[in-house]
Amino acid sequence: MTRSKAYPKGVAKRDEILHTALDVIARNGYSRTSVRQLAEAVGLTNAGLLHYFESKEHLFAEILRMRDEVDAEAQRSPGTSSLDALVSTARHNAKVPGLVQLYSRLAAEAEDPAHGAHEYFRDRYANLRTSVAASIRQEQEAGAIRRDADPERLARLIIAMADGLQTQWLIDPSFDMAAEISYLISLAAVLPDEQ
Amino acid sequence: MTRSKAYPKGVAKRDEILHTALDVIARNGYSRTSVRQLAEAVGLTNAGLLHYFESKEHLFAEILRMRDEVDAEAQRSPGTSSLDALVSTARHNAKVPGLVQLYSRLAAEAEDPAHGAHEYFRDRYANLRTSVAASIRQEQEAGAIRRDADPERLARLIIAMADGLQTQWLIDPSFDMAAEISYLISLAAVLPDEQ
DNA sequence: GTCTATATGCTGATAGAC
DNA sequence: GTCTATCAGCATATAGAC
Repeated sequence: MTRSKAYPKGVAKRDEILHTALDVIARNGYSRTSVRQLAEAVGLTNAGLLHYFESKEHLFAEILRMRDEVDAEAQRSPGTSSLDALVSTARHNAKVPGLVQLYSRLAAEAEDPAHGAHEYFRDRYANLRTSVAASIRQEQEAGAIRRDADPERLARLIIAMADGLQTQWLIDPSFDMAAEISYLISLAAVLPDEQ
Repeated sequence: MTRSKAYPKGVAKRDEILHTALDVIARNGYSRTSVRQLAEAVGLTNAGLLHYFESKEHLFAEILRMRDEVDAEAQRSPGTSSLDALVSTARHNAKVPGLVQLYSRLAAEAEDPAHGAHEYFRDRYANLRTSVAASIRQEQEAGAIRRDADPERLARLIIAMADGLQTQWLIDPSFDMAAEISYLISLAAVLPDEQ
């Protein structure tokens, strides 16, 4: 509550902007969210808002970075592998379509190397792949996942699938993302009995 | 060459616009391609070009529809299943990054129900899923794919994965899309010997 | 450091003349 | 079928007030 050196006005405002921006996107959709709207929602002019961020693109990447941290926090509890995390994240995401849309749209825009979020996504994919691959290796040692699967390759495939499912779900939300991811993992499991 | 009733000027011009548009996107990237540029490339003003299409969004969807038809044609040859088609399409796509970018970016934008290409993608996903599921069923009967896998669900997962791989590849083209899809299909195959 | 005001040059789209 | 003219909206940049 009281302002300290560790939490100066600038950081608080930045944080407020990020949270408000996510709210506005969730309400109005990514396509219909301009910097001016975000600025207005937080009581600033557009130039005032962009004082806190390098660009609109960087602002959006910061929202996702914030989300990543919250998610990582939630999964630091013992006994959750990255694979379980993918399923529970998918389950949670189904309740926040605005956030899913932000992620999906920004990832696509960031395909352009000149986009402000390009590096964020490049690094995010690399780190996520390492983390998921490590979990796969663990599960293999525990005998839960077939040992003939290449952890790194399988990790990339699972991450790609999670992303692709989000796109399909946003275009036609007639299925359960978490259930489908969970189904894939069950297919990667050691078969009880090969018929 | 000679203009006939079956190939009037309007259709020819439309076709020219679609092909030129794809060229320009491939050269300049999706982000940096405006209607005005496309119009100029084909010798029209932007208003003149938009006379042929409902909107920019519809124009782009038409390019992809054209691509779908070409691809479908190429795979009508005997002995190619939808699964083989996915792999060979991925192999071909790696040579036309501009087209991959168009597909990936437009799919993301079309998540908005108000987007001009929303219905195109909704229908495309549904049709593709049906087609891939049928191929999976065939392979299962032939004993090439595990019989315990649900064709419809697996089809959705494979399509999602192909899309997600395209995003990852456009952000960091340091892997072989076709090889990864092929690898997934091999994992779905009946195991020679469960260890 | 924080912010307003203002300006530039894009964008897709439309109305109506020819 | 194609044009000109025009529009509202956009992200972004800069100068400078406080």
